[in-house]
Amino acid sequence: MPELPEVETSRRGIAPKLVNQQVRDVIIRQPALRWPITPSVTDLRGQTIDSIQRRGKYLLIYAATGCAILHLGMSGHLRIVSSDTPFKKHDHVAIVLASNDSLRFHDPRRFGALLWTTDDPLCHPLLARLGPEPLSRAFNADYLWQQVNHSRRTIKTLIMDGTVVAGVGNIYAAEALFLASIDPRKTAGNIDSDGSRKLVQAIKHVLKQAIKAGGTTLKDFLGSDGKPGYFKQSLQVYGRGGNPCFQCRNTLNEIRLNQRNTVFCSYCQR
DNA sequence: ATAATAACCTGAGGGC
DNA sequence: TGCCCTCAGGTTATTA
Repeated sequence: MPELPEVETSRRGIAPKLVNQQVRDVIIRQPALRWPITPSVTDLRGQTIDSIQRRGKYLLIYAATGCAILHLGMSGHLRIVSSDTPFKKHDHVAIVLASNDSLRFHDPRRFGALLWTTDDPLCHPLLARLGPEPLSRAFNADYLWQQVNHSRRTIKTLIMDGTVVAGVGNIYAAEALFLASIDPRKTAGNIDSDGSRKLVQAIKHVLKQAIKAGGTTLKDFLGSDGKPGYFKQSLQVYGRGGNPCFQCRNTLNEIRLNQRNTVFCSYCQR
């Protein structure tokens, strides 16, 4: 479900309710996520939350003695509710605050994760190898040009590789390639420096616009306030296979690339 | 070393 | 209704 814009939307939604709040309780109802929830995440009890950061699609909840690392997987979302709100099916974790707000981690498919570390979370094995943040200056045309150089993979596969750039998933990879007029099947090594520049620009643009719209709600993504994101209306290709391209009116192609559904316009994207 | 694939789960939707 | 199949916004571990 959530790519970088949805995770950032969640971060912005929960941060005002969590930061500087004391944690009254941590309730783990279902520990069997992508990895077992680290039992010591209950160390948060009694501590004050210092800040909530994002790295790629990971949320980092910092407290004095450690940091909770949270990933929403494919189907996860976070909501802030009053702590007396009944649990729903697949509400796996609750972080209950002194304010009586409760952060609920809901994740039907359980591909998400909640880990606790007392080290620098950025050095955690899951985060240490992540590529640059797509919206940072480190992600620029020169960098991508270096990455595509000599790669035999398709360009879409490459930009979805978190070690190349963090947080670009299936929706925004497709959208960015359309904006950059690049065929997703193109071998990365055949992208020239101009293509790299356009693609970097397109990725930044589409992510920024999606964050502005509160993310993309396809079926079940909701912000922490329970409201959907509105970027779906702006999608140019994702989910539009068989429909006319908004630019040239030709029928959009739909193929499978690396076991992922991929939509593109074979006229506009070369 | 690089790249494809199998795996972790539930739920929705389509075909029969 | 229900059974079986396929597919879904992600990422690691395993295999080739």
